[in-house]
Amino acid sequence: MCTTAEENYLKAIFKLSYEQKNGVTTSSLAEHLATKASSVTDMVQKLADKELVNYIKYQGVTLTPKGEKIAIQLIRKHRLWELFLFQNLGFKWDEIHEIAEELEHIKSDLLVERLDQFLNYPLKDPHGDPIPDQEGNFPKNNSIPLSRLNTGTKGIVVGVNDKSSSFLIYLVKIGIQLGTEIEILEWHEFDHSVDVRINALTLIHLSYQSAQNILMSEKST
Amino acid sequence: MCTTAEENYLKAIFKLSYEQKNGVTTSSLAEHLATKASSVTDMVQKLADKELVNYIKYQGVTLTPKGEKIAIQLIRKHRLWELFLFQNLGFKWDEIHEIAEELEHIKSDLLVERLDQFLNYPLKDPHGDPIPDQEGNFPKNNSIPLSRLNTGTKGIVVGVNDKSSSFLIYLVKIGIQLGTEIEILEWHEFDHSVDVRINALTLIHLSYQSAQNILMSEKST
DNA sequence: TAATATATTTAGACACATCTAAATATATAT
DNA sequence: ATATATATTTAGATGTGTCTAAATATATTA
Repeated sequence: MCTTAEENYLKAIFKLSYEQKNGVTTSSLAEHLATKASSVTDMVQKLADKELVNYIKYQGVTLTPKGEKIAIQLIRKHRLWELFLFQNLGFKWDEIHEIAEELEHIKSDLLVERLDQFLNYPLKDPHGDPIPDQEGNFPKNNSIPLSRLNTGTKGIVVGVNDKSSSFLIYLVKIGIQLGTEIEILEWHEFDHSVDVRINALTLIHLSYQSAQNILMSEKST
Repeated sequence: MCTTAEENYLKAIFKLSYEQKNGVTTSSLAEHLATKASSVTDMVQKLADKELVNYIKYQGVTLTPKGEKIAIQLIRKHRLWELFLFQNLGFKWDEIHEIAEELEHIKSDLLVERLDQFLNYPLKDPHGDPIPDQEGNFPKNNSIPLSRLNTGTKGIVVGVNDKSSSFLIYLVKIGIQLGTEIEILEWHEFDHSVDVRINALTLIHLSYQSAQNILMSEKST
């Protein structure tokens, strides 16, 4: 059984594994978890003792199958709770992450399965992220960032990469949510920004950074 | 803000206050929390520093208004989550307490209010216990223990005093749940046990201890 | 009331998770 | 390749919540 702190480390290692393919560094973990490198070293050694991570001094960590399983279950719980908060309790897009960070640590396998059933075995959370099943398999995610759509194409917003409140609040403010239709009007060479039409109506201008963080359905017209 | 351990102490003090009117003793708290008297002394001193309890050495503790408010909010959260688990996720009577013990520590006032709304502002939890409102007021509880019903009267089961799994499992086994109708047939002088009829059908025999722990609606016929 | 039993508190220790500061290893630049 | 900069680890300390053992206070009994 893991403590909340241990679980948070496993989740962080899982997430950073995608950005830094060959082993997650101590300093990147420290930054991600808003803690000090020395604390990370301590914890990582403890996780290695428990055989949840592979750790070689000065060379970073990777998850063992055992550690990865726990990390994926945490992501599953997090995303199921997020959906519950959004769909059933009427929370806003930018309010759900923080509460789900706490709820994901509740220890009951039965609870997760019942919640999954209650939500009707959803495939995606309110940010468009795939929800792994009981065995830890992720449903295929066929979305692409808006920044890779060509001029003239249309698509539906199915998720975001950046889940920070500030970005989500910005999106809501300019009228973009899950399900919003966006048409690419014109790319600007000099800063890769783009003009788009929202829901066949409003014209707005998006920075390249925004465009990279908005995920669109692949089957665009 | 309180830690989980501190919250559990406040809740325990609140509960024991009803049994021991003039101050909760160190040893009773230690027993209730399955810990040692010395640990209780430590924690109680810390809670006194935070002005959540009144504490006089060797004389026990009482809650301050501030401490009581937190305790009641915890009970509110616990009972709302129990109802959610029972009603919406299909958990059994005896499975909900343990999970709610974890859920009650999730820190979000908005979450509690949204859950309350989602459950349609319920007055009682699945054990028949009253759910305090946002201000901490308990709805009136007009139930009495089965042990105080007279021969010939009928009543509806509206709750239990003992919420242990073993008792709840026993009740389900003999056919008693929330809403069950029970008719008092005959009291036995020598051990205060009682013969009853369940749902106008099954005859069973209840010990005095069981009778004390089953709560009935007052308006019996 | 004095002697004994019980309850409570204090003192000192430990595991957890964190920190700062110092030591050591790896990476980079001249 | 050597010097310097950066990353990482170790050592030692802190706060939380717990424990055991010893000291002290309260309650009970003769």
